[in-house]
Order: sequence, then C-alpha cells, then structure tokens
Amino acid sequence: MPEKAPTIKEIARLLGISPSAVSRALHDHPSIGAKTRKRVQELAIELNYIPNQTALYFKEGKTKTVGVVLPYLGEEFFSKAISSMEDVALNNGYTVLMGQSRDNMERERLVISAMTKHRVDGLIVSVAKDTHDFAYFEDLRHYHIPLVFFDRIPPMNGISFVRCNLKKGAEDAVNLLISRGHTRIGLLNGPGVLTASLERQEGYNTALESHQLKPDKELIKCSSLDSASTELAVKELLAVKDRPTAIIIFNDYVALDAIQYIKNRNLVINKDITIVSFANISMNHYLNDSPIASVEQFPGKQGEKAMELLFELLNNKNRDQPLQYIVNSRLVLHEKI
Amino acid sequence: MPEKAPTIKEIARLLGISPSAVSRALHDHPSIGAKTRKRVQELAIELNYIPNQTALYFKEGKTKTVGVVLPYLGEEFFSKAISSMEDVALNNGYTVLMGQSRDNMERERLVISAMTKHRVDGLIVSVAKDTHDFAYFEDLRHYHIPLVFFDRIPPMNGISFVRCNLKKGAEDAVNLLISRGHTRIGLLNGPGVLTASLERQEGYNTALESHQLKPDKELIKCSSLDSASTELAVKELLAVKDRPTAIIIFNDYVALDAIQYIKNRNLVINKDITIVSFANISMNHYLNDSPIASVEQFPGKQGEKAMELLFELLNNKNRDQPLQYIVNSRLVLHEKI
DNA sequence: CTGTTAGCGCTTTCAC
DNA sequence: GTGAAAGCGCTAACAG
Repeated sequence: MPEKAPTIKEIARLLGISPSAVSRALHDHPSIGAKTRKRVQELAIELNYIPNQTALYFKEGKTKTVGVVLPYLGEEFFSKAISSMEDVALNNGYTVLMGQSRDNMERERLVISAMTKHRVDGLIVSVAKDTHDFAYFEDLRHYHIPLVFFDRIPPMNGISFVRCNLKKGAEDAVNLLISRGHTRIGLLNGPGVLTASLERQEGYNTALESHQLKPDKELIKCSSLDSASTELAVKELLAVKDRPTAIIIFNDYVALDAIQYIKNRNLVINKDITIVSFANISMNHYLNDSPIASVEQFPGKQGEKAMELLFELLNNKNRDQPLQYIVNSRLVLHEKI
Repeated sequence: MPEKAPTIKEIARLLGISPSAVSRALHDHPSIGAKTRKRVQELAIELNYIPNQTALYFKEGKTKTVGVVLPYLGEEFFSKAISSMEDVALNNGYTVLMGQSRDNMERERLVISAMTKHRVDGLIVSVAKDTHDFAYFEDLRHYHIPLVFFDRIPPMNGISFVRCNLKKGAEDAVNLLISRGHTRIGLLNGPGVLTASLERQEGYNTALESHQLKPDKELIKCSSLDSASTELAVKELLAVKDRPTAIIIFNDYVALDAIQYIKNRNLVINKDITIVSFANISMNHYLNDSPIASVEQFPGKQGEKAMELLFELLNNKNRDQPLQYIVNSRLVLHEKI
C-alpha cells in the first residue's frame, strides 16, 4: 500500500521520468516513446491512478459538476426529478452537487453560495416557497454560472426554465368532467400565492367558458394544503346549494384528505362526487377510492429537460440567450374497467 | 458588470495592492492596515466575492464535499435517507455529491470513480444489488477516502457501516402475531441473496423457536419482488394444507401486490389472512386493506447516523478504526381503532 | 522523443 | 504593514 495518493508526480518519481512525460503517456500523446507509454500506463493501473478534477479545473476552467437545489428531496415529485437529472448529468460526464432549501430563503441562499464556492459549472433551482428576494440569482452572473429554473419559476426576466403546463391539465380535467355530463364542477385549489394555483384557476375558467358555462365563485375554494384546511374547504363546497357533482382537487395528497372527509359524510366517491386531481402519484393504483383521473406532471421528464437545457447553455457561446421549455401535462384516467 | 469572476487577484488589481494583502484583509489578519482592510472588505462585498473552494483544496487538502451513492433516489427509503444526510453535511459546512448506481455494478464503479476524481473527503455507499466484486471499495484507501456503508452492507472486514436491525423487527412481527393467537405464520421473503432477507429469516426462526413453535419450510416462500413472482409465492402459501392465518411480508410494496392477490381469492385481509410487513410507508394510512403492522426502518435516522459516522472518521486521527451503528427497527401498529 | 517551466486561486513564509 | 515567492496537480508551450 503506497503512502501517498497516486499523482502524476508520484508516477514520474517512481519511474524516474518527468511529470509531463507521464501526462503525455496517459493521454496517448503522439510524441512519447512506446516503451515509456506502456510503463506509465501499467503503473497507473496498478496504483489505481485517477486524475484530480480539482487540479484539472485550473486548466480547463470546468469543475464538471452541476448544482441542483430543490425544496425537499423527500417529496416524490422532486426525488424523481433529481433522479433523472443525475442520469443526464452522468451521461455528459458530470456529477451532481445537491442541496435542499427546505422552502427557506436563507437556506436556499446558503446552499447556492456553497455551490458557487465549489464553482459548479451550472445550476438548476426550484425556488423556495418563501423566497422574495432574487438578488442572489443575479449574483451568479458574476461567476458565469448558467442557471435553469425548474418547476417553481421566480418572476424574473430573461431566465431559462422548465415547467409544466398546468393550465392545460386543468382544462383537460374540466373537459373530461363535462363530457361525463357534469355541469356543477368545484375547484378545490391550493394557496392563491402559488403560480401553480393560478394556472389551475385559469385552465378551469377557460374550459368552462369554452362550454358556455359560467364559473361560479361559490364553487372555488382554497386549501392551505393541511388536512384541517382541506376539510373546511370541502365542507363549504358540499354546503353550496345545488352542490357540485364533481370536484377538481389541487393534487392527490390533498385529494386523500378530501376523499376521507367526503366518505365520512356518507357520500359515494365518483358516484355522488366525482374527483379529478393532479400529480398522478403511484399510490392511486392501490386505493379503493381514488380520483377517476389525475394530471401527470412528469417530474422525470421535466428534470431531464432541465438538465438538457443546462448543458445547452454550457455549450453555447451565447449564454445570455435564455432557453425555456414547457412540458405538457397529461390527464391520466384511473378507472378500473 | 465586471467581466472577470471575482478573485483575490482581481480585487488586488482594482485596489492596486498585492493579492497577499487582500487575503490577509479578508481573514482579519492582525498585520494589515485598518484602511486597507476596510477597502478590501467593502470591495469584496460589492463584487460578491466568494472564495474558490477548488483553489482552497490545494492548501487545506479538503474539497469539503462528501459523496453519497445509492441505488435509486426515486425510492422513498433512499430519498428520505439522502435528505437527512444532506442536512448533517450542511451543518458541517459540507456539500453532497450524489450518484445513483441503479443497482448496477458497472454504474456504481463509474460513479465512485467520478467521486474519487472529484476527491470527495468521504463517501457513503449503499451497495448495488448485483455488486459481487468489491475491489473498488478497497481502492478508495489509496486516496484516503473514508467510507461508510449504508443499509446494504457488503461482506467485507473492518468496514464502517450503519444499518437497521431487521432481525429484531422480524421477531417483533412474529411475537405480535403469536400474541394474537396465530400459530401458522407464513413468511413471504425477498431474494435469498439479500442480507435483508436473511435477517428476516433469522428473526422469524428465533421468535418461533422461543415460543416452542417449529418453523415449517412450507410456510416460507421467496419473491423476486415483482408482482408476478409475489403472486406465485402467495399462491403457494395459500395452497399449503393447514394454511397460514398470517403472513409476514418482505416489505409494504410487496404487500400491496400480495394483498391484491389475496383479495382476488375472496379472502378477507386481516381476518382470514393477517398481514404484517416492513418499511412502514406513509401510503398505508390511506389504504383500506393494509398490514396491521409494519416495521419502521427509519431511513432518515439511519442517513443521519451514517453521515455523523463519516464525520467522525474524517475528524479522527485513526481512520482505520471502523465505526458501526445499528438502528433499531420498530414495529408500528396500523389498526384503525 | 523528453525535460523544463509557467500558471490556474489561494495561503503562508520570508523579506523588506 | 506590505510585497514577493513557493507550492498544491495538472497541462501545454517551449527548449533541447
């Protein structure tokens, strides 16, 4: 067992030649003797020589790392996304540095600062819920670190991003329900501050209007996503006179709580009240009472695209030209036939 | 907007002083003039100067990164684990480089090689299912990279690891069922090659024997974890004469398939056949027919411990002294009261 | 064909 | 109180 970590210098010392000769031998440079090359390459394998990327950075100006900052890795949506991102990165010879903001601005700033310290070649960020100051995203330009926003996009100009078209998903949801004869369709939306909520709302309105149905404010309620708040919203929806026969719900997790509550009220799911939701989590397949359809947001696909966009930025001369990509959501039917 | 990324050299140039003076000013070194210090620090803030960790590596011999290699980030168990790992790393001023092996040895080797290339200060690995050659773990010693194995431990000597005590969990499961009057208890285990399967088996045997019950080979079947294989195993268990009244299942995912099959056979879950399982996934709360109990393996706690052990190794003089920690599993009851 | 050298960003020892 | 210089691992331009 050698005491020192294998370096070009160490190989050179052991072989009694110069470091540059070793470097050339390892890269099959033409101007190197066959014997020397062989000796070097064999010793390199024996010592398990792996070049030091940290040192290469000075030469190439690249760390061959990209940073990914997400709110929570424990959430299925984000873990699937980062999983695909890593695949794309690996295929491009890159390694992923990852950080969780836990939806906290200070932590997000801290993590991005760490990424900058490590001089990542690029960055993908899904902005924390409570981030209201976007200055540290601008600061990345000083270090020429290209940035792609993912799923949660801040209100900034000239940025690159990948997100999902939720408006379309909401429209599909409404259209499905109308085609099944529903005219009183409720919307159990998320917090009004989220773009995700606004998009659902827009799609909901658009689809209703395209069928000459007037959106009824009474049929739209918001949940702050916890059980109590969801139950209250459902309670209000059920109390509306001429109550809805179908409800479009913010996502499958909220739907779980809503469905539980509706069942407790002795109403039959998808008979008395038909449910359509968002996220299309795998759990739905195993539930007895689950939404008849859920809008798939393709976290894997989105993650893949985000990383691909980042590499486009990395390879482009003109990095200031923002790239944007919108993944179409798709309504997935879950009815057991 | 400055053209060049902020460096100490750049600050020195702009201020007309030497780089070393800037370095001292930034570190509040005593031998620096108050005026110079102030000028430097102000300009550093203005330029958003962030030191280059890559350059610091040469001085400190540390990259301030740790590598984490897991089979799949899309799996709840692993995403929860890496989530906690990152928290601990962040608290120690470290950033996590992550890689997925996708349960493939070649990819695992590749990812670990990338980590080595980046000269991570330490590594946590959950070994891929099909890894049979462990040489590349030994190679890490050349680079003095301490290694902690997580959850999936290879058959090597003198290694550091964190894992969960599944034998205890299996014992608890059997004991619960016996206390409920069951004597014919089946075991639907995973592939025999996995340590995880062996541990369940051991616990199962131990608990039965401590109640003077003889393990019946017919009551033990293995699934390779896919639906088809699980169904076959359940089918065989149900075909045993004097068939089991309870089954302990490898994990909750396998249990989902098994339960579906049992229901199709018109047997009532937890009445005709009582189910106990492992993993304790959150989905269980929302299912109508779910195991009456599931063994919680605390992925977050385990991940935390693994990272803590790694930092102990990093800070110890004697890194060759392996550290090991076993998290106790806990049987969680799920009955609706 | 091979060795020497400079330089990437930063810290630190040594001069002044 | 400040500058100059060396060195960490590696590559490439240059000299021989």
